[in-house]
Amino acid sequence: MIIVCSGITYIQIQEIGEIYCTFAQNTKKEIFLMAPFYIEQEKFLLSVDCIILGFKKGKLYLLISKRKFEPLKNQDTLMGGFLRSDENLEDTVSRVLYEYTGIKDVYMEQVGTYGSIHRDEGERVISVAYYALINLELFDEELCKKHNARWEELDKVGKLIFDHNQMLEDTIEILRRKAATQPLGFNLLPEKFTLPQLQSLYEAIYQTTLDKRNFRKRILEMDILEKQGDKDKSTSKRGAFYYKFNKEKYDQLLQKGYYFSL
Amino acid sequence: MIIVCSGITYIQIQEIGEIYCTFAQNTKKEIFLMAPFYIEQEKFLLSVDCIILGFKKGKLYLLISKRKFEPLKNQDTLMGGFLRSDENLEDTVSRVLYEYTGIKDVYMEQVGTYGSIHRDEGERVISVAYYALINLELFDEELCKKHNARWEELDKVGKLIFDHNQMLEDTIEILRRKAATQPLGFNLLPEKFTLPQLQSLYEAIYQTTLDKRNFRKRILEMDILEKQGDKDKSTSKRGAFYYKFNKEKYDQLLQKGYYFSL
DNA sequence: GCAAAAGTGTTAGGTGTACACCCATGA
DNA sequence: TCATGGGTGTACACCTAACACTTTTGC
Repeated sequence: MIIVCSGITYIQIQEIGEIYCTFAQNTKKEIFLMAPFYIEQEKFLLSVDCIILGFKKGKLYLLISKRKFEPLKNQDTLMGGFLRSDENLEDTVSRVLYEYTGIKDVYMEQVGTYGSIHRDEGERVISVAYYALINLELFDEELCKKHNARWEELDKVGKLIFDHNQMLEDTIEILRRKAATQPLGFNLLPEKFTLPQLQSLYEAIYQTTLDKRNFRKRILEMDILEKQGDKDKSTSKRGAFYYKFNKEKYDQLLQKGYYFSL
Repeated sequence: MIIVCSGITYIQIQEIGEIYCTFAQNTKKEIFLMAPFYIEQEKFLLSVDCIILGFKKGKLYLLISKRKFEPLKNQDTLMGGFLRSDENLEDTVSRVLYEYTGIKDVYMEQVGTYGSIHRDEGERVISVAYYALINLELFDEELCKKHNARWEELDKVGKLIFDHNQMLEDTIEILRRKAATQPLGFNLLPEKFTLPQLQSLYEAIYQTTLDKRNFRKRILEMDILEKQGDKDKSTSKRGAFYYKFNKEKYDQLLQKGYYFSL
């Protein structure tokens, strides 16, 4: 009998003895053997965990859900999913993001890979963390109920499972460093936004207050915002002008070697 | 007949049909079933690739070896190894580093994880890249011959296999960003080094020339270097004073909230 | 008319950068 | 004594950060 088994070559179980599986790969209906060196290596479960951030009312929010299976069922967790063999890492992230937010084409960035032996209390799992920045206007609230998920204020996030708190911490550090030199904040805002909104976003990211005049001066002289004709009157009687981020202009300036910083 | 197979639950091969393997884990001679959710997930080969950097004679060098197995046998490659189930990611890196350099306790940092479906032409392998900074005085030259390895000048590195050139690029970017705010350059130098040496290291990292007076002023007023009584006379008749990096002092200052930048 | 948020310029102090000459020593 | 790399101080330009008042408009 021929046993074809994708994955690890053998597992040693003393009571039963050793069982060897020859690794084979099925491509276009031909079966050929793997290069010998690969065969002898162990394989691992690989997951992605997503730090999904949104921004509203001057505050950053993290999407948290209740874990659906053991171990640690019903505890707070980041959104995650297992890598599949037909997916790039980013594909898995996109799949998870779409499942939990209903949004495609989300801005995402790798945070790092967490592989401590016992990080997952159930089984050895190596996890690649990605953070994603969400425009909450596009977010599908229905999915929250479906997945038992919620938006938690960033500085009120409690204990998450495994090393998810560490992932979150690392994300914030990367986000701060990155936001200082690249205009990634725009991913957290609607297409049209006001300068007070933008300022409060940066204040949320850096946990500080900024001087209105200095902020406006700096951001406007970068010349990557387009002032719109209409105003947002929801927060004041006078109303604040809408702006749009001009990505083309930004890319042009980058190519010319401009260096942005806030 | 019971088939116990660690890894993927089934592989679909049309000519043969579907074969299912139940996942089992052997711990302390007890065999118990995994949490059901994990069972259904695929497993992957996981490797680490090491970008090993050294510094001598004013230039940065990358350790490169010839790949020992197919595919792409004998082509230039970074040092790498497969993750084992009893290792954390850093353990694997340490093992690889020790194997190729003979040094333990090396400064290392994760670069990122590379998981494109076809990045490895042999088989699906997800690779976590780490860079390591080596004090070349401790390096064991014998190991070069044994592994068919060599130190290649950083800006003369040619085509490496797979996405290793990308990993190298990403490393340099991280190194530059990091070196500007943290004293990691010291890992590339002997315990005792001179200021001209230190300056030429930073010049190598940033591919630029620095003003001697400005550099010395900045680095000395950080107050993390200890001037030694003796001099290095190998590069000039007058000789340059040796300095040592004072890590304790650096950590103290960090705790007080000091922010370093070059 | 008043409350509440939007919008607007100037200045002082500090930081980064450019720059040129003397020193110590071995050959 | 001279060639070679090591070591030192200052002046100016620029950028950052601090600061207060006017405008608009719905109620």
